[in-house]
Amino acid sequence: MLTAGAPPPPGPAIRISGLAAEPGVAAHSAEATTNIAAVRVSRVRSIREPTYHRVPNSSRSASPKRYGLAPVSHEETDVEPDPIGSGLAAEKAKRLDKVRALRDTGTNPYPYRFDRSHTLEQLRTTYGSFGPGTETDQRVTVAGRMMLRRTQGKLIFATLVDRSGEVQLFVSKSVIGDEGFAAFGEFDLGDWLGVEGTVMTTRNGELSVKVDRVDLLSKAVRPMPDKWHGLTDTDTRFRQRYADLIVNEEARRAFRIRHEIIASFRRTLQSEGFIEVETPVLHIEAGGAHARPFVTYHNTLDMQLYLRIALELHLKRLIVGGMDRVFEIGRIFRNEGISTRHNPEFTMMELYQAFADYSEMIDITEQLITQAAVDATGSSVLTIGDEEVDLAQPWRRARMIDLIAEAIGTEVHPSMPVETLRALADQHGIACNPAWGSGKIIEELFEATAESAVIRPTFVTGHPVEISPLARTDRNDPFLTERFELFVLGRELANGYSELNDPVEQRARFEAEQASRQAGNVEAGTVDEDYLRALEYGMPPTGGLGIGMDRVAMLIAGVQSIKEVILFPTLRPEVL
RNA sequence: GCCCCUCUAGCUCAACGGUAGAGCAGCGGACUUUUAAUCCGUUGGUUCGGGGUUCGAGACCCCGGGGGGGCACCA
Repeated sequence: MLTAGAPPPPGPAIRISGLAAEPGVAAHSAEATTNIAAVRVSRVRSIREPTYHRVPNSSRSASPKRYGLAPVSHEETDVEPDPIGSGLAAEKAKRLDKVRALRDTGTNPYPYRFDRSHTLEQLRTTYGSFGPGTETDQRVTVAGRMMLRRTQGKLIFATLVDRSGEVQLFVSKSVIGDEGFAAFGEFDLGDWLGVEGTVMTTRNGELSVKVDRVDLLSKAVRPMPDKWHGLTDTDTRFRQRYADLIVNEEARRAFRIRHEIIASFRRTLQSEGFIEVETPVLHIEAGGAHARPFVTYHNTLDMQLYLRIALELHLKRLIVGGMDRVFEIGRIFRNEGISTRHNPEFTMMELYQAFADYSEMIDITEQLITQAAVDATGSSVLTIGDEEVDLAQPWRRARMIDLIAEAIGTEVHPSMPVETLRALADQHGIACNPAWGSGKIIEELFEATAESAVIRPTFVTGHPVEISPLARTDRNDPFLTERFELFVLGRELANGYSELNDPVEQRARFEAEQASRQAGNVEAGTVDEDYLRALEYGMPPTGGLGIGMDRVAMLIAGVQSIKEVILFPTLRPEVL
C-alpha cells in the first residue's frame, strides 16, 4: 500500500532515504550506431538493417505505412569485441564472458528458482527498529537486483532492490571467505542475486544482511541506466518501460497507484452489490459512443469487425437480462489522435444499476474516486492545478448551459433557433458544420468557452438531447437529458446518465444518428437492431456510468501525461 | 495533418562556426562501516540518417526519421 499523499521530491533514481528520480528531458538512444562504432571491425556488415523496417506500399499512396519484422543479422557474432574497452558492445561482451566462465565451472547463471524468507519490505518491517551497531543471529534469505555497490577493500556494501523496498548487503571477506568475496566482486550492477545471511545494522544504523552465501539468480548482460539520474529521455522511458521501472521510482509509484485505484474500484463495487462481467471486444457495430473505430477482420466468418469504442450497449443488454447491477473494467479502442490525454487504447470502467437514475450515478462517481484516492495515497486531499482539493467535500454540479452563460454572458438553450446559436458560435471563433443542430453547437460552445476553466471536480449536467442518443430526456426539460460529465482540470473523467429505455424513442434516436452518419459524420452511430430488440423485452429504469480509469490515475498520481499511467503507450515502432 | 522544441559515449549532460568534453557506469589500483562512498589512473564517439553552405559544421540551410509539447481530431 502506498502511504504518501504528495509526490516525492526530486532526487536520486535509486531510492535511498525516500528520495526519487526526477523526470526530465532530452537525450537519445543511438545504440545501434554505437554498437558498430565500439566494435570497430570492418567485417561488420548488415547490422544496420533495422529490426523493423518500413515497406512502402507502392500501389496506393493513401495506404497505411507498413511495418514488418526483418531478420536481425547476426554476422557480427564472429567479431570479438574488445573486452578491455568500454561502450555497450564491450560491456556486453565482458558480461557474457562471465556467463560462460560460470557455466565452465558448473554454475548456472540462470538458475530455476530461489526461496526467500522475506521480501525486503518484510525484512524492514521485522527488523527495522534495531539501533546502530546491532548484530543478530537472525538468518534470512532475500532476493533482488543489485543496484549500487560500494567496495571498501575487504568489505563490500551493495544495495539490493526488490519490488517492495531495498536493503543493504554487508559482504565481508572474513565472513564469506576469499572465494566468495572474489565471486561477489564479479557481479555487475543489475544482476539479480539471492543471498543468505544474518540481520545486522551498521555503525550508522543502516539495516543490512551480513552475507555468508550468494547465488546469482540472473545475469544482466546489459548495463543499467545512470544510477543517480535514471532515465529522462521520454522516448527511451516509454519504449523500454522495463528500464524505466528499474531505475525510476516515480514510474513505479504511478503504476502502483494505478493498481490501487482499480483494486479500490472493484472493492467498492463489490460491496455495493455489482457483478463484474466481460463483454465482447470484437463488435459487429461500434456503438455506445461517438468515436472512430479500429477495423479488423475475421477470416472464418469472412467478416469485418470493429474493436469496441465503449462497453455500454452490451452491459445494458445484461440489465435487460435481469443482472441488476453490472460493471466491466476493460480496454476500449478509439482510432483518434494521441495526446497527453489520449491513447488509442485505454481503460474504461462502466457500470449500470437498475432502478437508479443519474443522480445516483453522480453519488457513486464521487464515492468511487474519493475512495480510490484514499486507498492509493492515504488521503482524500489532492493537489489539483494550484489548489488543494479535498475530494471528500461535495463536488460542484452545474448545468452545461449555465456554465456557458457564465463564460460568455449570454443565455443559451437547445430550444433556440440554430441560426441564433450559430451566430453566437461564430462570435467565439467556432467554425460550425452546417449539419450541426442546436444541441451540437451548444456542446461546441461549452468546449470552446467553459470546459478548460473547470478545474475543481465538477459535474456538468443537462447535455442536449442531440448529442446524447442513449440518455433519457430530462423530466423537466424536453431539450436536455438527465446526463452528466465529470470534469477535473479541464479534462473529462466520467460520463453518466439516466438510461433511455423506451425502445420506440431509442429507435428514433438511432435513426437520427444514422441520418447524421449518412450526412458525413463518421462518428455518428448506426441502428443497433439487436440492442433495440433487447429494449423491447423491457429494460428497467437504469442509471449508467463510465469512468476513464487512465485519467483517474493521472489525477490521483498527479501526472500530466496519460503515458505516465499506461505501461506501454502506443508509439511508432522503433527502428533498431 | 499543421506549428514549435528536441536528438552528442551504455546513462545524465557540456561544447562563441575553429582540436568533441565532463560526471556516472566500465577497466586498473588503494581502502573492513560505506550509503550517489572516496582517492589515483584509464578505455570508450559515423554528434539520429542523407544532402548542402563554408577554408572549416555537433552547431547554419534543405530533405527524411524518432520523441516531446501545442493545435486540429477526440460528445
